[in-house]
Amino acid sequence: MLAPVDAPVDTMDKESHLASLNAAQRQAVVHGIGEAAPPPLLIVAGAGSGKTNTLAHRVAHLILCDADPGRILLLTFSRRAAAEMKRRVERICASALGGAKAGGSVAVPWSGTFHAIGARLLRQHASSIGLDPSFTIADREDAGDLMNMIRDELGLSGKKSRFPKKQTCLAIYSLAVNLQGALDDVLERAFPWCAAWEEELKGLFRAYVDAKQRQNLLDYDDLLLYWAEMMRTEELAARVGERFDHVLVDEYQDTNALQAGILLGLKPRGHGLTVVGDDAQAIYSFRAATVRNILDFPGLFNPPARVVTLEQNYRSTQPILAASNVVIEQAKERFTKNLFGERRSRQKPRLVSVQDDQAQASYVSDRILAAREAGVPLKEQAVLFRTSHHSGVLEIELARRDIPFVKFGGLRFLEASHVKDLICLLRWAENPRDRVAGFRILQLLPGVGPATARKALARLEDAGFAGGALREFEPPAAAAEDWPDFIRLFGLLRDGALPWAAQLPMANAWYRPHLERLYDAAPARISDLDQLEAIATGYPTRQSFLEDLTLDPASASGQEAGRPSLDEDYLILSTIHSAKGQEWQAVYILNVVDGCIPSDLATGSSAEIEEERRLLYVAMTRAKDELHLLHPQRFFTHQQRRLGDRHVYAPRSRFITTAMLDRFERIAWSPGASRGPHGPGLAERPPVDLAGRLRERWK
DNA sequence: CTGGCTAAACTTTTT
DNA sequence: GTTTAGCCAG
Repeated sequence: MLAPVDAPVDTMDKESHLASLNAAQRQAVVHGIGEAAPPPLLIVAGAGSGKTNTLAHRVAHLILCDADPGRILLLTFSRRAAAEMKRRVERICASALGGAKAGGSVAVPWSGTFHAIGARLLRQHASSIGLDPSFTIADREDAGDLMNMIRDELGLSGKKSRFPKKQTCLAIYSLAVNLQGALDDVLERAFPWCAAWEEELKGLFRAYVDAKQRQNLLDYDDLLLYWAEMMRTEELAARVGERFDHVLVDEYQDTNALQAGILLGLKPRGHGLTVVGDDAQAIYSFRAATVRNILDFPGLFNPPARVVTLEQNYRSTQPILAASNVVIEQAKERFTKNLFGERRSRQKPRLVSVQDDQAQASYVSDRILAAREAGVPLKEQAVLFRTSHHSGVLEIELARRDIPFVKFGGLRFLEASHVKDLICLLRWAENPRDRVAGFRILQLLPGVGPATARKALARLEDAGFAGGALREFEPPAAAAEDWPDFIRLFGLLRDGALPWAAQLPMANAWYRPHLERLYDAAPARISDLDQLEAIATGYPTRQSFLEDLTLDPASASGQEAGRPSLDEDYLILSTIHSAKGQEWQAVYILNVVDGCIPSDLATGSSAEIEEERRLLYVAMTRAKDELHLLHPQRFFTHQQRRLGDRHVYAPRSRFITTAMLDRFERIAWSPGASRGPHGPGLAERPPVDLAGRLRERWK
């Protein structure tokens, strides 16, 4: 039995779907069924141990045992994970019911990320908590812009030139909120160089919170914060808690104190609560996630939570598992046991030493094509890296060889400024109090700068946000020509006369000349906007479109290789963070080099280094059959112009120690060499790569 | 007040 | 390679 996880279930028997599970999985699935007041459940699930499958089975089993799907709350880490879970639950239920219930497709309506569910609950309960239900949601960039506006207004920007920048201010604020900690602690811990500004920051944050509330605007953190506050009110907590019989949380190791508080508010006694996670895969402490959540979970309740541990790995071959295990064994603190698996293979993971970036790209491209020839589709192959820009050279190489790919992580579609412009236009129409959106839109008009924009916004506010207020505003002469057109468009978007389906095309038409004036590379940007239009057709209302786009931004950004259509085969490029929970037949990890993994920005404290180690572990355990760790011996830095571009010699990542090398097949590879990666490897020095050097001269 | 310019600083991971 | 603060002419 290689993968009982995927065994088809095909009978009418209600229990038959359990047959495909191992003992521990089954225990987790059936826990508490039929008990009057079962204790909460913690599933500690190692990488590849069938965690998603187990959780899906549990949900399906609950439903098959007559739980009301509408009263199940399923909190996942990403929308992608939610969709996957939903698909599996449907499949398990459908096959268990043997199609007896005609068309009885089972849906779990309350499933999504903490943030998305938070937004939904807040809208529903808005009136009881003094919130206007038409609030709009600011993404990180908007929040930064707002922070910046306030920083200007408080006169903090002009002062001494060292005041923290907007994204830093926001990061400090966000960490303080999510840690539920005092500002001075947060500063001391994570931003020591800003400690001198504590008082100013406090004032800034006070004004920031105030501004958000006046503008009917929530940022990401607010979605959790308001929800958590709501749960602190006994009556509201009871009301929200009562509507769910079961609350299940995936990836619990990556939740923070605020989220733990929400859960406890929903289910103070823990009845109906299930959390799943793996402390060895905790990689989100920069978002204030704390592994304490999962470790302390059992003891929060009386009687304590039942703990089920899943240790059998169904994903990776034995040698891949062995190598991953030695990496995580070096961790300072560990709480789960080693994974074991039964998938035999003689192929060790490969540790490939190459000259540089370019050789790395060549090697990976070669191997990808070879694997595809051998029958592994591109979709079953993934290239993983620590930071988004690490894949730059590879992306060029892939485009050159016509290998289609989709990239996850890094700059998102939504963050491209032209996309942002249109989104803000819609958001401003949705919520005229949203100054960040208005401030941005007004400045698109020629002749309108910050000062005019401020004046116009003030006028709008004075008029109580009435529709006609902007029409009466007299813009400076330079803007006079473009003003009426804008007013007409904004009026149409605002007053509801224009159906949603017509809004984006019209906004697009208005925006087009401004785009061409403001940005170069207009054609590529226009195609992005066309795509935005296509995405919008899938949504019934403007509000749902805006909310979805903000909370689950389309991850792939338009690159020169183009966006392959969905039925095509394409390679996956992903940051390691975005690869969480995924698996592929072949995995290539780029830049397994000190300075990249661990990132040299994250070597301050031992806790940070430990997290980087877990990151490498997460990356390695994504692989089913084939794993390649790439080690370029030197790479370019172009960090400071003062020093100019230069080569840096890159040592192998400290997480792959010399003692571990026997777990890997070591290969030295260079593009020109006749000896392929299957050749008699272990050459200590690769042949001199003249061609590469010549190319490099002109980089 | 806007918008074009220069000089300088910064550059993780994501909801 | 990008963003931001600061300067200056119109």
